[in-house]
Formats: sequence, structure tokens, C-alpha cells
Amino acid sequence: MPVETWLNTLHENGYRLTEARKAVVEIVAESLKALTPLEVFDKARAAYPALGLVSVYRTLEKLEELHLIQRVHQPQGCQAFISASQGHQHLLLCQQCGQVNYFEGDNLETLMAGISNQTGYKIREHWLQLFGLCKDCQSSS
Amino acid sequence: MPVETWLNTLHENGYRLTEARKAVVEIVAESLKALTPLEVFDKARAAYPALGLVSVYRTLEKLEELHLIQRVHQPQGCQAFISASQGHQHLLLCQQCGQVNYFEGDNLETLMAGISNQTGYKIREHWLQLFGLCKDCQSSS
DNA sequence: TCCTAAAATGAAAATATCTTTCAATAAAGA
DNA sequence: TCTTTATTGAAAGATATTTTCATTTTAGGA
Repeated sequence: MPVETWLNTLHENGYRLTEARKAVVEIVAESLKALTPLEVFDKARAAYPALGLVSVYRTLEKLEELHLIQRVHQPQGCQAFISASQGHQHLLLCQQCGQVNYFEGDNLETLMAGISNQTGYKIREHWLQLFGLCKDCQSSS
Repeated sequence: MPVETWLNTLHENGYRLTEARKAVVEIVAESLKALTPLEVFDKARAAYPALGLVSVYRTLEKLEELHLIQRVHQPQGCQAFISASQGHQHLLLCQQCGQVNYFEGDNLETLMAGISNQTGYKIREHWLQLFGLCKDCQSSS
């Protein structure tokens, strides 16, 4: 999704468009990898040196609230964010370079129905995430 | 899995059996809910008041390394640990009481093969986790 | 049972991460 | 342009985790 769309969404929801926010959005919207707040801070400061780390946290908070980004869970940690996909999708992460891909079409209905039966649980949500090696990292290793 | 097995595994891997470790293992091995280091600390101190929080962290580290426990990822945070299931299983968590269930039989092979084709990724791992309401919490809400 | 080397401990200090507070600044509609 | 109010960055505060280190304890051999 283009940076413009993100800025519009922020504005439409009553948030002001400041230099700090634009710098953060610019970085996060265009990253193919999940970034931690500190990584965003470092990258965004290149464009806007006065940026404070606090503003990064606050902006990420709002972007998450507006479902423009989502938190990425990994064995190394769960503080990283990536642009959120539209609709119901899942993540596929490269274990080498960190590149993130999205996919949909999880035919988990049958599986979940069976588990619901077995356990008596009423299932309300599911998380599915795949890890592997992207094309590039397969050949280079 | 019984506490004894955990202690044996620790011993077999060259780790000594200390009072601190026993107290931690006792708590974690028998919990049906995922516990944070601090929660483990509090509970384990009942049995062994001299316990230090550092030892909790160190013991959890070893238990994870030996695959006796696994980290549980949740929207509220990812610092909690639960007894690891044998073989390849997934978690089903109650969103109300936190109770953890295990299930297996994920027929994701077809799904993963398709995604592998589409993306060119070589898929090496997958995370699947379900959230819902357990039997008890359904009736009480 | 006693001894000893080395692992493990707890306390305290150090790091790292994230949040709150607050006076100053800047956005955006009138 | 003016004014209100959201937003800012710096600093302090709160949490969570790791490191350091002198002391204690374990476990295996004597």
C-alpha cells in the first residue's frame, strides 16, 4: 500500500500529519522486512533527524490501531512490525533475509471443526505463520 | 510429563539438580497455564523462599533448550512458557482462563505445497495456534 | 564419608525496552 | 492570520532481562 494511503487514513481518523509521522510512515510502509521500533527510528532519522524515539512508538501504536501494520512474532523476538495485508492473510518469513510474504487460502475449517469437537472449545481465532527460505536465500546458501 | 522426567533430563545433560531448579521445575511442569518468569518466581518461592529471580530465568533457558518447555505467543505478550508437548503438536488457548490444550493432526501439507509453489520458498517450519473459549468459560460467560 | 573442582547461586549493578510526564511547538480549521 | 489543541522531544520513570562476582552447593572420586 502506498505511503499516501497511510497518511490519508491517519488524517481521516483525526490524526495530524506531522513531519515525525511522515518520516516513520515512509519507512514502515515501504519496508519488505519487519522492523523493530529502534530500527524504524534509525532509518527514519535519516530523513528527519529531529525525530524522537517516543514518536516512533506513538506512531506505530496508531498504525497498529488502524490496522495498517501488524506485529510479527519470531523466535528471536516479537517487537517487529510489518505492513499489514488486506483481508485475512498469513505471513511467510524468510529465515535468512527476513523478507516477508503474505498468503491466504487457509483451509483450516475442517481442522478447526474437528478440534472444536474433540476439546469442546469454541474457537474464535487462529494464527498461522510459515518460516522458510526465499528463492534468493536458497541459492546463495 | 512428570517432574521426575524433567529432572532426569536435566541431569542427563550435565546440569546439576539444585533446590532452586527443583522448585522451578515443580511449578512449570505442573502448570496448565503458560507462566511468565515472574509468575514462576512467585509460585516457586512458596516452596523455596531463598530462590532468586535470576535462577528462574536461567532455569527456563535450560528447559527451553532441552525442549521441555516452549514459549507461548499471545496478543498480550510473548514472555510466557508452558510445558512442551511431545512430538509435533500445536497449542489451543482459552482466551478467558488461559488454559492450554495441545492438538496435532495439522493437514497443512497441501496448503504448504501450494504456497511453496506460488512463492518459490522452501518452507521449513510452521506455527499454528488457536484461540477460543474452553468448555467452562463458555458456560460461565 | 570426606574432599575438591566446577557449576550454580543470589544480590546488585548494568542494559535494554518501553511508558509517562511536561513545557514547548506546530498543525489545521475558523 | 489566529487560536485551539494535538503532537512533539527530552528527561524521568517503570519493567524486564542480563551480566558480574564473591559465595555456596552439587556430584563424583578418593
